[in-house]
Amino acid sequence: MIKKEELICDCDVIHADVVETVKTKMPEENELYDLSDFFKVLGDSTRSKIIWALDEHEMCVCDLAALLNMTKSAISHQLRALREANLVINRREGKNVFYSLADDHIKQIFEKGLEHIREKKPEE
Amino acid sequence: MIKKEELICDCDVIHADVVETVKTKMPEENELYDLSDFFKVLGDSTRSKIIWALDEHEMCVCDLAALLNMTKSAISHQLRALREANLVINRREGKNVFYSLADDHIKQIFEKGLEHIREKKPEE
DNA sequence: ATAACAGTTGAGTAAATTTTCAACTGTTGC
DNA sequence: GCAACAGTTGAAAATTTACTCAACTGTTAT
Repeated sequence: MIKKEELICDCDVIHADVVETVKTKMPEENELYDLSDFFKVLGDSTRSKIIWALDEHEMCVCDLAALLNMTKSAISHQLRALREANLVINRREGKNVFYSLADDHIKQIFEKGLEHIREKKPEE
Repeated sequence: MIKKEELICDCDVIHADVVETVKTKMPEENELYDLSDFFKVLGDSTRSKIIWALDEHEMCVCDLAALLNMTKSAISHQLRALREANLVINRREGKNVFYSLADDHIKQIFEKGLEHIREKKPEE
């Protein structure tokens, strides 16, 4: 039950029944947090570009830097974020570190996202 | 062709052929930008929560504020971002403004995202 | 061993983003 | 009309984030 005293929201609870029902059906707080963190990683154009590039071909840091016309350092920082989100994996081969996508369904999510923005564009 | 003089990247282009090929296959710059903007909207836990809530039931601002224990103002600002990204629609009914999801496949993208984080969790 | 270059990292800076605060609009009911 | 409350908005404050810079590690070749 929602106790009014604990609420910081500056209004009355209008549809208490709906609020209660929805509350029980929401995913776990942690899971929602992880999910938005996952989307946050995709929500940067540099990282998006890296993912599209790696979907075409495995690439080393220098190649990515050249492709996106950025410094190795900037790319490396973003690759770290992608690694920590389990979106890319890497392997060293001599002086180079080659990066590739960790799995296939990242691309599926991108495709779904593209569908969405392509559908909605005309209205703007 | 990539001209070395124009590059700001601090390295030699190691695999010029790969870089060239990938470059031609990348989606348009604008589209990639829109796509990452779309994911950026999903990449915030407050907005994620709002979307999950609205997927369960249409809700007014006050109800959302009570559910997430935030101010009407904070919720309203986030709803604006969701509206501008065409993720939610609204209708006024008396003093209340009811929000709901703009279409179904937003949920599909969320489900795919959940799949991803659930698969990868154990390794950490 | 050491020079050369690929890649990583941490600290600092600049820019973007989320929330707060206060003032505002819109609708209902007295 | 006006009081009450839902909702919106703009600006400021607080937080987060991306990139730069400089120093570092790792590998190859001389």
